[in-house]
Amino acid sequence: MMAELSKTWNPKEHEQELYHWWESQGYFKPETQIEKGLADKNGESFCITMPPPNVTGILHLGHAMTAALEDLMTRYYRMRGLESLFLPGSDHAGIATQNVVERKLAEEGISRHELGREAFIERVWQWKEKTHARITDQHRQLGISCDWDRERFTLDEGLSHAVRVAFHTLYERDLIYRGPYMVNWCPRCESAISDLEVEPEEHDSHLWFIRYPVINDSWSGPQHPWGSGRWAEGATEFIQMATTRPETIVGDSGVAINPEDARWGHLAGHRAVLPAIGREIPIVADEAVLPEFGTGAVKVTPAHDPTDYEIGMRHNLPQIDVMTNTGTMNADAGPYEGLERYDCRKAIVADFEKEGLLVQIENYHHTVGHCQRCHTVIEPRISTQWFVRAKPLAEKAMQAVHSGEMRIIPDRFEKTFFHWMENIRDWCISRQLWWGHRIPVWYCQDCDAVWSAVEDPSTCPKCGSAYIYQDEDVLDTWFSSGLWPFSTLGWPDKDAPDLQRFFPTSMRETGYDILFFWVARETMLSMELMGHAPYSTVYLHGLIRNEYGKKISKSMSDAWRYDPLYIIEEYGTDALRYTLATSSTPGNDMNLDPRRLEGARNFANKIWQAARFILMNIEGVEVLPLSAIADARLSLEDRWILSRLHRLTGDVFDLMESHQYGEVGRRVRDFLWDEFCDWYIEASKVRLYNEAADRDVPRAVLLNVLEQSLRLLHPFMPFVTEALWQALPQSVKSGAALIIASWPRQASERLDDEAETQMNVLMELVSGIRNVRAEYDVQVGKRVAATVAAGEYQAFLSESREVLITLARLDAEALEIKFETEPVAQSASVVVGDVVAYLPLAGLVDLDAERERLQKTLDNLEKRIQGVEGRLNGPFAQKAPAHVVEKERERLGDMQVEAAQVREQIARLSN
RNA sequence: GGGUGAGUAGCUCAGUUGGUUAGAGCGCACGGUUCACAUCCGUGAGGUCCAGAGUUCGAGUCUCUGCUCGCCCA
Repeated sequence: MMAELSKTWNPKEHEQELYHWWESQGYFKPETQIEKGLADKNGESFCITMPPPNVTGILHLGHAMTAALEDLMTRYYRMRGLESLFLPGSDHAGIATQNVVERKLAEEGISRHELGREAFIERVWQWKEKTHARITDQHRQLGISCDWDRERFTLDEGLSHAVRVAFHTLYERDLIYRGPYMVNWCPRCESAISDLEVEPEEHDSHLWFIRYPVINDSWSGPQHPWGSGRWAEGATEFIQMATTRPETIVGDSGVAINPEDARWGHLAGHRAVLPAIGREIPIVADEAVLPEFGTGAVKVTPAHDPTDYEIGMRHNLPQIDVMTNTGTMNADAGPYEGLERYDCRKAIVADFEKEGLLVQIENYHHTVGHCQRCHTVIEPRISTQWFVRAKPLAEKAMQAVHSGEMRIIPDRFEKTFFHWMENIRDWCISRQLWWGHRIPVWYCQDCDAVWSAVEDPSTCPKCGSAYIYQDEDVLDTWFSSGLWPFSTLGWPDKDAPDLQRFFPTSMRETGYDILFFWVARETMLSMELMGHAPYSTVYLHGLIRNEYGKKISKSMSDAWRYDPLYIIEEYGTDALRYTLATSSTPGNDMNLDPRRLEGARNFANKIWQAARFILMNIEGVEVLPLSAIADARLSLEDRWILSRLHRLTGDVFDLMESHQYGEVGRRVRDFLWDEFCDWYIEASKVRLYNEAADRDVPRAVLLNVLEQSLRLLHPFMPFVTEALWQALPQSVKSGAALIIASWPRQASERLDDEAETQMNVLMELVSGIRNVRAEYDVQVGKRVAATVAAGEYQAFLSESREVLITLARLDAEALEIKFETEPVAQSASVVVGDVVAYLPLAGLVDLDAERERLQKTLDNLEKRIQGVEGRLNGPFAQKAPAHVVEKERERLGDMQVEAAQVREQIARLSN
């Protein structure tokens, strides 16, 4: 695909091109895997249905996180040879989308009512087309390998049908019912919303202490009109209470006191007169009243407060709704009719004051529910709505987790899940909106029939009348997204091939913030309708904040810095994805730090450079596959890097299987940068630049290690890895693309403890020499002489002589590697275990400084030796497991050998 | 009020059956421009792992208490 690699990795040059190529080759489709024999049609499969983003707006970093992790998993399982499907889609987001379009209309001065239902919906579809295209484009930029041919939208024909079947089934099972209950009403959306869509928020407000006159022998009721200032004239007894919502006074149908309360107990059974309205209301005793709140007596407004609703039910109090759908006072509010609810509050308070019924006002801090979508204060209100009976569904959902059929990661969220399920309340699913799935329920005008149907009926099934009409309301969006894992696969067609093949799906990956909204509902509906959990694993990621831990919101002045597209533009998709995948642990929030993005971008370029180096060094050369090279030809560093690679491969497998993706990303990076680039590539230059050397070997090893590393890194950085893989000679890889290459397996015969031990000695020696050079300010380019007393390592160090020379910048003419040697005068020394390297730095070595340097090393060593000795002489030796004790003994031995060497060096300098 | 997460280097974060020298990146200090890479290379400094108590031969890791910050539920 590519002739020559550019000087640096330039994401923009490759990303979209590669993406289109992958897609055009069908690599995102499970069918392609089967066709190419890369997966077994009857073997294990992997399926993840994308959490459908709202078509309201644009993708943010949370979506990018979701996309990065889901694509990471998909690419991994695809490479592992599981038939893999990543199914994309989007969500109509009823209230949110309708709100956006209504706001647009408002700019033109039109309301949706003026436009009419049909025309309005048409407008929303137009909006949807636009935002959907933008979201899709963003997902493509993120590089996700989902099967676009299987893309779904919650309002699709198929999914709408699924919604109808689901509703009808639950209705027939008596799991859906309709009735007048207390709901959360948003006066701006003019719709009921569910409990979950209410966001509590703290407010500074007031507690108004008011009093109602009580009817007794000396006062039978008001004689003067409300507002005259004489309304309560003559009253001798009052019941005093506190309220946070004076505007609901007009809806009161009782006053309640705690039966134990000494202050008011005598009034139980009496009647008070409701100010403003003049209604006589009973004073009732109810356990629900808290004696310590306010005055111990409370007004009861059954139609506008959940607690009052309960009290009202117990005492048969009338439910008087005093507001309209938009939150203005209705005719039942008497003199306040037509006032907006907060204007009404002011007016009532003023009137109470005038009538001498306002006792006092206290400051009061409390929480008030707000509409999640438009932030309007919620009005609790009795309203006839459709509900899902949640308890029986929750039982099954909990069973799914208890039985192990479904697992939540991190597992602490299982507790949260259970807690919510155990305390679940019925789910209000009807919305007074136009954008959404119309409730599939019909009413007959000629009889009392109410029925649900999957197909639109034309007559009443009970009386045959043609005068029937469908429910005006639509369903909560989450009702349709709750069917997502199976509706997208073809349900309710039980024979749909995708449903057969991929359900139950493998994974639900999403933010923990929608565990209840979505995961819980998916689980409930799936257990009920499918008889299975929708997926076997739920993986929850945390929320993304900025580097200071602040929640990123559109209103932040630098919000643009956290726009995924800006980040992609600035750092590249791979850098963004790598950063998201490696900067946090599951379920924990992430402070996204631009410095990490920078580091990831640099990492992508580092791999690019390494590959460039390798390709430059094999130009025009037929590179042998590693399998064609006899083990005997491998040098120490070859055996070492291969051992490290295969150790990594094994660890990565274990980590991937236990969903520790972040750790995998970091480990692969450490291997590539710190081991492969910093040591192996540098060491390989010895042979590569020597025409007499066996150059086939480093070439083969370099390519082999690079190729396998690219495969390991692909799920994290799909673009740079594919771009480089394409540039590798075909002889070292199999297949046409990295995205469908096979996942690396650990070859245990490559694990080589001896090579790792020896290489560690070599590396420590090199580091030690470099350290001495730096300490003595030896010019970087200057080659220095060295004499090494290598002891048992003489043989291998001699074999690695050239590597040592190159990495430590030694003078080839003046390097001696002996078994043992007399100390070299006027030299600095580097001690690694039993090995000593003498560096006769003519004129540079300051004996005092050298002594000091070595003494520091010795002090440190001795401290550690003392520690280990103390341990070995204590109860540790008896109580700790044998292999741990053995390891400590070995360590002690090693340190003692090294300490002895250092002491000898110090003694030498003191002579 | 109940639940839960976090507190590790100046900053952002890793550290998964408890194993003894606690790591990375960035930043900082010093040195480096021929031969993959300054989006880089080499060397170095920097930590009472929030505090206290406990369990243990051994605690950043387990238990309890407290402190600070955050989130969820009511």
